[in-house]
Amino acid sequence: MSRSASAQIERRQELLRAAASVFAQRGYERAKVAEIAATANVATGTFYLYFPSKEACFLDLVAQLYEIVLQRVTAARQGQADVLRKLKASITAVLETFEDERDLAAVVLLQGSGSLPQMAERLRSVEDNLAQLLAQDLKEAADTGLIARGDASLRAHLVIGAMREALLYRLRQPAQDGSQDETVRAFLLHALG
Amino acid sequence: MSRSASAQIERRQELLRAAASVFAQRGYERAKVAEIAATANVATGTFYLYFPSKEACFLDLVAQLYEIVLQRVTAARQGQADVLRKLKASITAVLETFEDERDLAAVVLLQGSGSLPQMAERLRSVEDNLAQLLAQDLKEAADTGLIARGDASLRAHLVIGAMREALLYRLRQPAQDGSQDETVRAFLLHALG
Amino acid sequence: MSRSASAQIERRQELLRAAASVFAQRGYERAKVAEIAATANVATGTFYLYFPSKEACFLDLVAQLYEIVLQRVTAARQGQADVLRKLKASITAVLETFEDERDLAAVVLLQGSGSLPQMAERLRSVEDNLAQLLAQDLKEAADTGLIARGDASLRAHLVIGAMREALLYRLRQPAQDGSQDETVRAFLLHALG
Amino acid sequence: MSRSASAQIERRQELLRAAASVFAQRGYERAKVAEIAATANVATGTFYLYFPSKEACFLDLVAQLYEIVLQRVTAARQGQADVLRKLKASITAVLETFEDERDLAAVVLLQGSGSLPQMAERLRSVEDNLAQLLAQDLKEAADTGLIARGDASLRAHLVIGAMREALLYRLRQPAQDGSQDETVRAFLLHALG
DNA sequence: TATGAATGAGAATTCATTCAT
DNA sequence: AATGAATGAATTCTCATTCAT
Repeated sequence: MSRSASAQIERRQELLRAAASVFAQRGYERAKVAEIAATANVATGTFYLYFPSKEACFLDLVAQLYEIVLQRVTAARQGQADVLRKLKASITAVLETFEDERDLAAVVLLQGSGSLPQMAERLRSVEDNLAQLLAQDLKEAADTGLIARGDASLRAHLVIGAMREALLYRLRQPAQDGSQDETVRAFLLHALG
Repeated sequence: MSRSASAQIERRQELLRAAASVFAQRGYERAKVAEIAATANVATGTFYLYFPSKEACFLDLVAQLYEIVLQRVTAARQGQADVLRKLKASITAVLETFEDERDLAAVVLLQGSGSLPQMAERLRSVEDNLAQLLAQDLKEAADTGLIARGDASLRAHLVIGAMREALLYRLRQPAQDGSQDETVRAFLLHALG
Repeated sequence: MSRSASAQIERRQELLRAAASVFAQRGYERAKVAEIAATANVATGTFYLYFPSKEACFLDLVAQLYEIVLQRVTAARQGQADVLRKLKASITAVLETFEDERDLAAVVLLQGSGSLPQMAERLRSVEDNLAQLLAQDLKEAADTGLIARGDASLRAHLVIGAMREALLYRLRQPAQDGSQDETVRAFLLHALG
Repeated sequence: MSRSASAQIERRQELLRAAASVFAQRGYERAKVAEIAATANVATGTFYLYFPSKEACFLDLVAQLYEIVLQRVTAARQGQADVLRKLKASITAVLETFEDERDLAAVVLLQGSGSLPQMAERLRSVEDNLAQLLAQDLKEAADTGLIARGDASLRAHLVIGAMREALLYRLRQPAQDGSQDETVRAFLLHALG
């Protein structure tokens, strides 16, 4: 008799959680499938009922973060009156999302590009998506004279890079209040002139 | 008669070059010692005449970049009249150094923290060194009222993060003129208020 | 469902048997794990499910012989009325045990001290244990005037050495009846005066 | 210009001494040619000017001990009036020779049979030679009624085994006076009845 | 002759993946 | 669906031996 579909999904999530934790700690190559399975309290073979390979699981993890981030950024922008507020909201949403998803964030920020070529590609696409969103804002803001003119795409990436570093800076220090966010936001908004 | 000491050193450099190239392309774990050796046109065993292990070779590479960067930054700051110029000079020096050492940069920026725990540590120490240098400048500049006040260490890291991203942004695009540097410098100096 | 525990144990024994055979034929260093595994009809990796290393397996083998010998010697001495009979029983037990465990004996007698430093140590401790047992008998027998006086420990070792040689002498000749045992026993008992 | 022949021979001896020392300490497999060469204060390649291979060097070592032992035993027997004295003289000669050639003895006694198949063969032949010498004495002595009758060859080997053990017993203890020799001789002569 | 850097075959060990139960 | 023992390809590192100098 088959388990209910929801039980299936739950176990998959459990494995993803376990994978995020193990990948975050050990890095992609040094993470063993057996350990992920053990962390999820299932047998090694069970892992392969839910993922075709270790690599696919890893890639799924990023896809997950991808969705969460874009979704939360999009939601945060809804109902923001002007571009500047949208920009601020976007930045805050990214910072908060990574704060909420520490393991996932560690995987993406630390292992990120170094692991698999495909991973690097996918990460880049997440970043590019985000960058495009920001770039549009920047362009619009620049057009309105709100911020200085300049290569929008590059500047969007610089914003992301600074955020990335802010997140890593935090990751290194055990859980923390968000008191630094203000500094980061100020830094970034100034940066854009 | 033994080969001259300089020939020895030359071969070591050759191997380091090869290693940088292979590590940059494949990442630490997927880089095979055999491939590094082949790239340097020597037999596998020869690699071990110059490095005790693959890991040591990798770590050496970072140490090398570390030295180059700090040395060039230090040199660039010499003879700069005021803090702001020192800040600018530092930023430019970092950007240029990484531009000149593409493979090394790729290893450090891409594989970086994800590879070995020791590597992560070492990288962090390079970054922290650089950050401290910057943080001092920021503090001084803030004291003089040249830039806005704020958490100097965090802001130094944000600067580094943005630079890092700028470098990655570049790394993705085949060799390029330095025309973006101005954008980056402007971004960063504005960011600091 | 996992294989029964007994099947596990059985396979371990199988591997130990294979290891004894291969070590006996080739010696520790020239014995390849792949060959041991093949001899046991399993894949190379399987070996490592049962032993952490080739060395550990080798050491296990000696521990095994150690237990068997001491156990059989102890059992043989039970119920022997006087010291002389105990002495005789001990000697016979050792000779028989090695006869029954030819491969194990070959490993211990031939590779013995030459293989691993740890192995040499362990072997020595087995020998010393045995020697102490004999030495006590010798002392007692000497005190009772049954045998000549003299350095008990050294003489115990001489007994062992002679037995060892007897075993090797036999090992060189394909399986044999125990007709030589009488000669050996006589030799040893005379030797002690 | 070629060195004098005697210089050649001297260097060969130097290498053999070094080899004996290294083999004695490390065992055949773990002894590195480079270390032997270094111990003899020559370059690695030089080793191969004097020996075709590591194995050949090892085998030479045994041949050397072989010659020394047989020569000294033969010499010691010269001028001994009767069989019993010859027997005693032989035993003493063996014990003394090994005492004088500690490294060589360690190689032969410890690594002995376990190292190379050829080594085992050669060792056996040394032992057999010695055993034959002893066996003849034993036979003669038995015929004369001086000692008990019995399988001469086996008993000769038992004598050798006991001597072997005596030597090992000694080897384990840092240099020692020959005070134990008396015990050993007494043991052996008694053993033969 | 002597040197010692270079070679490359060889072996132990790991671990993603499979599959019989 | 779940299990976990078994598999064997893959990779690092070692070291006897060679050979250009």
